[in-house]
Amino acid sequence: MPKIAPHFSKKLIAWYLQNKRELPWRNTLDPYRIWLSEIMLQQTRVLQGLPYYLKFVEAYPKVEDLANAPEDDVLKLWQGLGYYSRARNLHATAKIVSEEMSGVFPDNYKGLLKLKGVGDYTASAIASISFNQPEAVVDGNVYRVLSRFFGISTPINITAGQKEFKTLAQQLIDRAQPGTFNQAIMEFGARFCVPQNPDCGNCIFNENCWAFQQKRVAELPVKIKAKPVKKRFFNYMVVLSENEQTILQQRTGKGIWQKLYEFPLIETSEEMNLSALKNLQQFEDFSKGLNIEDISLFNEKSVIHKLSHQHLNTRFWIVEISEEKESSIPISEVKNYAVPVLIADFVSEFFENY
DNA sequence: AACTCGGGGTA
DNA sequence: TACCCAGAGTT
Repeated sequence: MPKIAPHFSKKLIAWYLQNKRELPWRNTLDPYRIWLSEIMLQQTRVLQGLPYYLKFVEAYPKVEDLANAPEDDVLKLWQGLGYYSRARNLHATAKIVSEEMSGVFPDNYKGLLKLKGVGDYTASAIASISFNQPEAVVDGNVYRVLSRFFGISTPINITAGQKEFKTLAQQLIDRAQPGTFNQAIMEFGARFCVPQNPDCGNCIFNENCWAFQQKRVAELPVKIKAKPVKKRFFNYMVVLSENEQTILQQRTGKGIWQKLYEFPLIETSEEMNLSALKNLQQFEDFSKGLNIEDISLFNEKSVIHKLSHQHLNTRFWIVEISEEKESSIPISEVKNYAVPVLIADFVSEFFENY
């Protein structure tokens, strides 16, 4: 164990008690609410997740309420938060806890780790915060704080780095107050030891911080570069009948946005104009059975919807038809479906100009 | 071990 | 533009 450990932990917790934000999940030890907050905050900023947490707690105060909700409702409430597998796993886990565990969450790391959507970080967070177990969390904040303070240049996104930082955090944790220690180191990373231009001159740790002393703060933590994003080309076919009915489809299978809804999609390898689009077999399949009167491009400039690993170059085509299909819905009801932000943005713009 | 999964904030 | 965010699951 590093000699500094007791001192580091004590100082860190003192800072936390003076500087922590008041957040709703800090007023409870209820494992359901801790679990809910931790799932929502995975790869998500506190300020982005906060309104979703409040919505979920209000709609589903107990794990049974979440378990009894339709999956579509859960996805709709999750809309806009991203990484939708979290919502699907959240719902599945609520059902298991509610129906197979009598509504009681596992009270230790090993048991929590078996739940869908709960990995090393989340299991440690719940075990420490709700059950006072000495399980150290390692999130992006922890990587940053520890890599700088101890001068560790092992990349954080390879297995060796993850193991090294987990071991170190586990050695540093205050075993008398593990939940407070975990939240303290994360809060310190989020609020003080920030990625860019941290205020090291006023940092409580600067005398003992390796990176500050060596003037290497900007170089840590080390992360292997991600590969460049892919470009994709989406053509959404916005069917519109005379009485404003449209067609939505639910995304199935693998890939982005599983189980969310969208307009019929024709994906191409490049940006398409109308005549090229009409020549595709996919267009043939789409238009079968539709009485198409006219097709027009809604957005002259393609929308570039940016995900972390792909850019979606998107065109919305207004497809006017004379006879609506059985499966159609009023376009005004699209807002009741869980849709990607890309679709939600189109719909609101569509109604502004309508 | 590498890849995939969102959307938004920040410099 | 590039990087990051209270990471996990799949290939």
